[in-house]
Amino acid sequence: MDVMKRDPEDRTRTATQILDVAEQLVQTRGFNAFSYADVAAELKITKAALHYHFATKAELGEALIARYAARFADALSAVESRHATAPAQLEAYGNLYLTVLREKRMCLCGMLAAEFPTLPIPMQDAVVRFFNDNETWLTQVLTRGRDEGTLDFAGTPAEAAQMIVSGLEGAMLVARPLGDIGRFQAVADQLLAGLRRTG
Amino acid sequence: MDVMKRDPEDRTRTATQILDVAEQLVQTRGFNAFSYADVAAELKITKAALHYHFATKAELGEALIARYAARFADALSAVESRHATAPAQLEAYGNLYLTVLREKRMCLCGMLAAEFPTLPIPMQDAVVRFFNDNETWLTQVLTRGRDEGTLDFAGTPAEAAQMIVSGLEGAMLVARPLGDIGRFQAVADQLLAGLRRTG
DNA sequence: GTCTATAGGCAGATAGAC
DNA sequence: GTCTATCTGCCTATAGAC
Repeated sequence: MDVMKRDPEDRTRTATQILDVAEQLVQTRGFNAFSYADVAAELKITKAALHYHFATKAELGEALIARYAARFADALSAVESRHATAPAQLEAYGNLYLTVLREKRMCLCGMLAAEFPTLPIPMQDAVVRFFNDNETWLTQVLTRGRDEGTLDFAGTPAEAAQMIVSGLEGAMLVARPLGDIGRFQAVADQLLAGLRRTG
Repeated sequence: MDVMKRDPEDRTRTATQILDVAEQLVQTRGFNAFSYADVAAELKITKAALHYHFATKAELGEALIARYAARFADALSAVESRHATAPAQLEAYGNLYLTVLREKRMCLCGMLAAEFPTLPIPMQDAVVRFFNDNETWLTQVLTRGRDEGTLDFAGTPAEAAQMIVSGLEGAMLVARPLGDIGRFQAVADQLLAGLRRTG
């Protein structure tokens, strides 16, 4: 297999397509509400072929979170290199969520958070890690912004980070049923622009 | 059947028990992740008996939201009569969510919001109504608080109401996987106490 | 109002041919 | 790497006895 067609995890093209379709289904419908049959139909392969690439649904789920988290980490690195100031980095962070919502998707890990008690333990652990990593990154940005004088907020940077993650996840959760993206943006503005010094 | 054992919707005791169990299951696992078998086992009746009380799962789902929304409306009325000031009413509002989270449950409609595209249309409509009603109530409280001078916030009362609902729902969503109720309280404090004049 | 029995379908998963 | 065929089990739902 041509190495150029492999993804960073060294997957075949089919395996990558499976992840793409499954990811879309989980983000829109949830992990418990999609089936191997759904993915197979979309890709016009059989369920058996799916099981070759991902033996169990739990295994597929773990791969989904791992890829999502890796991409998110890459996106955060890109935010750091493209935006110098803490306020700009926070705005770019909010836009990561907005891009997902525009595709009428929920954050993968936000969706899995709702289904949490029904998930296999390895998936649960990965979801928790995702949120912790996000808040660690945000806490660093917030700390730097306060030290530099570009951000101003009450409480600790860690508390503000919890507020941002909760607010953005909740805004996505509610905006999708209401079919109102503007509503997400309004909340994101209050959350993030409100932290700007002389905002 | 003794009238004292009926609920406000004039349901039999069994029907009420079914709603109680189903509600707990939906709030912890989601609508798509519970079955008639789960409820029947818990109540030690058969699946067929369940279908007598609620012919279809969609019908059961509608009844669940209707009862939940009615109780929530009652709770909001109680908040208004027990607390005179807007800040106190907001705090009581946040405590409604906290009580749910303490039982390791997600807000019923927050959970259903995640599963939204998979729900029958009548359930979807009821979920949307729930969020709209909540924000209408909050908007009234916020408007009055600002007029009375007990609350102070940037933007419109409607925007602040969206922020509160999004923030509380998101805080529940994330706090449950992390097993950290204190985290919910920290976010709720920032959201609600932060609106207090001279806060 | 609750039961037994069962229908009909789809779920996740496996065996083995190609 | 993908297929056909199949298994087992659970799902929602129904028919009809009690």
